[in-house]
Amino acid sequence: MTFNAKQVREMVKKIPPGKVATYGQIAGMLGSPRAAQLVGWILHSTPENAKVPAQRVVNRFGGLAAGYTFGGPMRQKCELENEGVEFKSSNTVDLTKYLWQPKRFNDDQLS
DNA sequence: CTTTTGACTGAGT
DNA sequence: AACTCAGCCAAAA
Repeated sequence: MTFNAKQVREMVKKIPPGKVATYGQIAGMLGSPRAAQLVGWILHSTPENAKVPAQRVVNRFGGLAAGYTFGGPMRQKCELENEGVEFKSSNTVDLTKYLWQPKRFNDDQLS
């Protein structure tokens, strides 16, 4: 099964407030652990209309992606802080505390 | 239609 | 420890 952009969007929307997920994690739960690039690419191509909290999706270092959305990474940092995510320096979050860790990836997670 | 690229990650050198 | 290589798949050129 290949994952569609829609599937990625659905997944990202399921990330609880105050938590963050990594691209590899999302890619893995969608069936392709090496397709992290896709997740990033799809989120990039995802319109803001989709209401996808892309700010909760970070790279494996816990940092926001390079260009991010309109307004710059600073805006996303602010959004996450508003959700309760504590940032460290340089737009990075503490993954040991804020990484989204669903107990299991099943239909309840995959819609 | 083919080719390139891209908000990444893991393994190899 | 740092750098390089390969791979995953979708959208844009």
